[in-house]
Amino acid sequence: MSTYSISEVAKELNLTTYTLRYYDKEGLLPFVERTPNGTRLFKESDIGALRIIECLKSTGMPIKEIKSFIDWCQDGDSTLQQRFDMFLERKAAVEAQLAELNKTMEIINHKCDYYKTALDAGTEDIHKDDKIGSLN
Amino acid sequence: MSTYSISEVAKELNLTTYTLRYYDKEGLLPFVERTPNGTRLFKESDIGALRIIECLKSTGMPIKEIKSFIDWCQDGDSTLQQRFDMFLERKAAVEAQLAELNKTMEIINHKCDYYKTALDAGTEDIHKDDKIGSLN
DNA sequence: TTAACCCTTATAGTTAACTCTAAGTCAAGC
DNA sequence: GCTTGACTTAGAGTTAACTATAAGGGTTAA
Repeated sequence: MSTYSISEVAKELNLTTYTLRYYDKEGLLPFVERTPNGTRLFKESDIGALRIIECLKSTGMPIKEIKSFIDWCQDGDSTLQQRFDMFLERKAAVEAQLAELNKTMEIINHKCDYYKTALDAGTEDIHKDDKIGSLN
Repeated sequence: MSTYSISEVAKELNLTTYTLRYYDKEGLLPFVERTPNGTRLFKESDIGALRIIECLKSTGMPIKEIKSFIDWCQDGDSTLQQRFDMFLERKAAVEAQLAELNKTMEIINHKCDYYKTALDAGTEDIHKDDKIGSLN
């Protein structure tokens, strides 16, 4: 079974070795094994775990909460309910983020139209009547 | 024309007065007028401007870049091109964020299914063969 | 065998965006 | 006229998530 060094993993996941050691220090990587002299040996499955960690991070979950999840994983079946609830919560969080981002996109699209028209006209004055704020 | 106090605006936009003064200090609110004794008087249009600022922030734009945009707005038609380009950039940024968030959502949905099945079975062992990593 | 380069640990510094405190001003109500 | 409460400023403190430094050990290539 092949293993990876910390810098190989960093490259693969677009992280730095600093970040990976930081995650380890924060208790996010208890499953990573070491050589007799202390060097971390990442397994394929550890990279998979890191992808899940990155996924949770991208939902806005702070590292301390991700650590709770890691701990639950180590505790086995007795924490299945907590983990399920956690993912339901994350799902709701992502849905909310998607909704907000879509609203944001609408405003941005309006602004793109606004500026395209203004640029064609050479002046913003053309929009005198539909200004949204002091800003455009 | 009606005006609003800093705390009214804070309430309306779900911000704190601290945050609004911080934005002002950072140069985001040069258009907000003051009473003779220095109290800020927010106009309806200033609230509109703040909504745009919040929109830009939600695209991940840092405050210093938002300030550039504010400055361009004060400079008039000569900066139309910069402002148009900025919004095109923001549009691309939001599209990228939406794409990533949708990928995230897929993984989260898989996890929800995984845990629903495991909970029904009473054990995670049921998924022995399709584990994604050290983590589940 | 020694330089290059990876790795280790512990710890300090950075950054963004707030968040709060201290000291003081000002207008309204009792 | 004095307290209450919102406002002002400058500046210090907080937080999360890195990011870097220092001091040193182990393995590989000329």
